[in-house]
Amino acid sequence: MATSNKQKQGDTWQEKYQEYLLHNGLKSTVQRDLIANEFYRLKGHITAEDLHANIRKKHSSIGLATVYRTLKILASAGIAHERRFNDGFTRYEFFDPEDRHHDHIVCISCGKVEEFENDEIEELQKSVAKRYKFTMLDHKLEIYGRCNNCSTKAKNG
Amino acid sequence: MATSNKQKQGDTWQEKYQEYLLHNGLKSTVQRDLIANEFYRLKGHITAEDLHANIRKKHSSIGLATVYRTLKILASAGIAHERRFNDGFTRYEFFDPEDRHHDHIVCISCGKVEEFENDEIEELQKSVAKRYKFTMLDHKLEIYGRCNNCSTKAKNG
DNA sequence: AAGCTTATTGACAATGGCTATCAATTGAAA
DNA sequence: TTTCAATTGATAGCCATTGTCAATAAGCTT
Repeated sequence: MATSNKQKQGDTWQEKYQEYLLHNGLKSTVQRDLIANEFYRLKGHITAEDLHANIRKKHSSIGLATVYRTLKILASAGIAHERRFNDGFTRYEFFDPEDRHHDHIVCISCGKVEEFENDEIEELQKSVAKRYKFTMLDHKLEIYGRCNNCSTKAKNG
Repeated sequence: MATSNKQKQGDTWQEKYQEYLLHNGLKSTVQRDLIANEFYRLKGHITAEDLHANIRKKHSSIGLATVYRTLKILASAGIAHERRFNDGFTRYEFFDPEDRHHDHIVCISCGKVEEFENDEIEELQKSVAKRYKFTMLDHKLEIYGRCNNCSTKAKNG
């Protein structure tokens, strides 16, 4: 095929998705594609159940198991990242390779999740891994607390 | 009771434990005390099931539910800390108030967990919380990777 | 376009860590 | 020792997630 050599703008998540299916003997199906698209549309920190509920509004026949399965595929393809905070649910987050790594700050009161980036922390983690002779593959930093809104409420309520 | 005024060396985990029971209308029982002691003896990052298995060797009648219940109490009393890595188990870690806060570096291959401390990271986290106007209550930093042993094996095996 | 092979789907059963329930037992205050 | 709430072990239940399976759909090949 005569595709462009340029990669920078070229590899959208859709391409990554199609490529992953191809290279793994998987098929593109209407359900799969629909779920992937809806996941992309909704983005941040969604649970399988929430995504399923959302899709059900328009496509009432799609099963929960298929949503779970598709999210797993998207995670394997590097399109979604699995996140487990402390509420018993696995959440999926759209991963944009253009974005830098980010961590999370979670409100234990209202559940709000904010993202933040901090290069210094990243660097310090690398040096810790080196000190312990670990090959670092992933890391997770979560700050738990109460957001401005909820701590104000707690004081006045 | 004529106990010392000094606190520094005074409050062992046993005292903390007894005090917690007292202040919460809970009773000291042979099972409870046994589980607490065994937990203290084994220390690091144990699951309820592992602890139960260990205790069963000597005291075969103690039930799993009681181990779960006791670990919850120890956590509420501030004697144990709950940790959830990514293997689906809740692990409990003995908490020594003399110790500084530490984080974890986990080998995804053999499951080894090492602890580390890093004040710079701690400080950076505080500043992040401040920037987002969060009241920081807790935080969790985990580095996932392969330990020296396992990455060597991977290369040669 | 039809046939063929294999992946996929939705419904639902099963899993597994953990918690609730309950009748019997125990701790400790009176 | 009586009394009564707390506790225990066994086990049923919970719930997010995964496995099973017969029916169906994708994507070749001809």
